[in-house]
Amino acid sequence: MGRTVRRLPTAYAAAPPTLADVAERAGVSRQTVSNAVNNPELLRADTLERVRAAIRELGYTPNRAARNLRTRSTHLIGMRFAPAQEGTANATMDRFVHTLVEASREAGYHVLLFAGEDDDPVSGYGELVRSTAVDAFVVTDTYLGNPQSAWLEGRNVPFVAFGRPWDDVAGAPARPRHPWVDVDGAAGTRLATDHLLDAGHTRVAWIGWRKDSVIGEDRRQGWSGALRSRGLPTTGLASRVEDTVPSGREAAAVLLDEARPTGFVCASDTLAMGVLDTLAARGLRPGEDIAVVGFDDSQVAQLTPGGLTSVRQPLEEVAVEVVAALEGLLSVPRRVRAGVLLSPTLVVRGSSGS
Amino acid sequence: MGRTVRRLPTAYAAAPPTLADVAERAGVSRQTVSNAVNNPELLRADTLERVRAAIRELGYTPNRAARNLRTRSTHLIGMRFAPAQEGTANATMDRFVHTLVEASREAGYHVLLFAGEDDDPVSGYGELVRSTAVDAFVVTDTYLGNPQSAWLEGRNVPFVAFGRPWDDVAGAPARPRHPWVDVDGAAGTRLATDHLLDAGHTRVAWIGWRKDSVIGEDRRQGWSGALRSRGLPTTGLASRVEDTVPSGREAAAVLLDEARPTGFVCASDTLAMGVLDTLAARGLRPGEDIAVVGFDDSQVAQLTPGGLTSVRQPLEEVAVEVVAALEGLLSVPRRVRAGVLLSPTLVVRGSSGS
DNA sequence: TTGAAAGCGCTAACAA
DNA sequence: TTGTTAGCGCTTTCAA
Repeated sequence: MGRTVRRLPTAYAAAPPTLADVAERAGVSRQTVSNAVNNPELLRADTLERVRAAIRELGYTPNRAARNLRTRSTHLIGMRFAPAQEGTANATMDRFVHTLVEASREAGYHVLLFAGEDDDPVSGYGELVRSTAVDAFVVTDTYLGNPQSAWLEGRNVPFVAFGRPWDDVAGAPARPRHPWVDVDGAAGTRLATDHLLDAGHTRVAWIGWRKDSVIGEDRRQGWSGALRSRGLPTTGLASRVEDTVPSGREAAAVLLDEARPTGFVCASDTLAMGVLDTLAARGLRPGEDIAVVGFDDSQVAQLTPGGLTSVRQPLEEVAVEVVAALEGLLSVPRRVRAGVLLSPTLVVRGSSGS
Repeated sequence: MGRTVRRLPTAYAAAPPTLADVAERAGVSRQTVSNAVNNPELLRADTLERVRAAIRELGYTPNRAARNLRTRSTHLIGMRFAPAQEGTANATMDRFVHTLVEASREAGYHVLLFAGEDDDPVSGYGELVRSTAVDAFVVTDTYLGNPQSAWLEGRNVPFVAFGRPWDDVAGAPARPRHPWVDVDGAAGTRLATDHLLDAGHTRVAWIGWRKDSVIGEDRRQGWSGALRSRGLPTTGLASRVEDTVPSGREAAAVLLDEARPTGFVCASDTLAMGVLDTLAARGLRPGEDIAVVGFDDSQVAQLTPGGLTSVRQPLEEVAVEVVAALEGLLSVPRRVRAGVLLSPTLVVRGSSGS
């Protein structure tokens, strides 16, 4: 049956060759071509070579829709993409997503981005699950009581979280959990605090987020732990504010007046930029008179004059681990990896001496 | 035929209900259910209601793979995701991608991200085209002689470019072109330059990219045009360098020494940050002694002390236009939109007076 | 080692 | 207005 050139409905490119086209050309059955692609070891060497030649000549690539339908898997990873906040120094997503896409490709997956309603953290997931549009999800915006995780777990949808299941830490009964990858924020701020203490500082202040932020409290503990393990006081040296530059500015001013710190460790680069503002306003030189450390190693930290010392999250590594966990979840037999906690590093710049 | 609960191969969630399940429950044929979903106006009101009730009760969503296979379209938009350069102030992608995802959703599409080899700008596209994994592409990293556009055009693959087809501007013969959306960089730098001239500056310098950057030359023209239309000289006031902070720093120092400008317009925030460095080193106050304007309205511009005046690209609008063009391309009959050139705005901050 | 048959879930075309 | 038939391109099962 000579194949007429089929066309896509919108009359774009001619329809690509199919298994049947390759089979005809190679003089074998469709099944043999399928095996050549998926189970080449089943074919005799010369048959395989003949089929491969036909595949090459025709430029054949298996049709995804057909394959997806048959195998019930799409090799697509879903990820809800929330925008970075304007006015904060967080370009986390860009770095993470790129490596995620890269690592996914190596594992044979693509990344499907979707949006959701702002007010409903679970919106968007349901439709993708029911329409079997993706094989699994990456959940990035985890926070206390994170509803996505519970929702997905309840429906037995495979996913990996970037972020610990915080709701579990307080001694909840052990139950089968999803794999997760996270960065040890406390270790990061501890690194930052130790860096200052090693340089001779003894009064190091903390500017962090409001108490309802679990991540913020985690980071705060790195700071307080570092001070306490050297027998240094923390009283009066901590401030909890909104994650904005003005908040950081004001917190720094108050702390400077009331607690006379010689160094600041901040929960974000945004807050640290506020501290730098206050220092400038008072004629204090960052890194010389007062040391400042931020968190996230954002572009702002890299480009601000003199440079801002900052804690850098190993986002590339996180993405690689996420994909590794995903591969485990989706392989048969299924391998559920335990949680992975990665350590950040400290990038030292002018704001803390050097 | 009572339906046994099928399971996915990896033994995750039970397989979702199908058209047949809904049909059985509603007491109609599968085709009628399909029509209820895709052509509801064909059904009698009471039948429609009955089918819809069954759909609701079962939580039915059409299976994508099956639909894709049948309709030969995936409702997926492919986009190659390149990472932002570290050390430059460009967080363009984040803003653009978010709105792209959002607008795509409203149009009934999802965004599929893929990676490519660094050295081959066309890698990644081919496989997606041949496997009919996406309906169209968004091409973002356009530049002179951009090979993706030519490649895709040659294969009749629908796509929309973020970026003008620069190779065409020099009077190439008219031929069927792809839709594109771009931001008028020259208009942006003109805005910036006029802003300084209106404030009384007469010697405004330019720090831009090397001559082989078409985008850089476009932006440069905005500056030179603004000066020329007021009869002001440009000679000796322009510098073309790498897009790094140190380059901006050095260029500013040289220009300050040799041309005595009172204002700087830069092709990027990165370069502008370099200018600010030089001003600080010389005890010159940005916005008071010397005015500085950057380009991109990056986080750095927003957060740097005092603030950096910057040209802001309407990336959200770009994304919306891109999706509109895509909708046109993919609709039947096909509507090919002309190119769309959007105007940037100027965000005035402390570095230019305020 | 290769081939034939069946069917994944859906929609286009047509018939009733 | 609704139902029947066919088939999109692939892989799984089973037979040769």
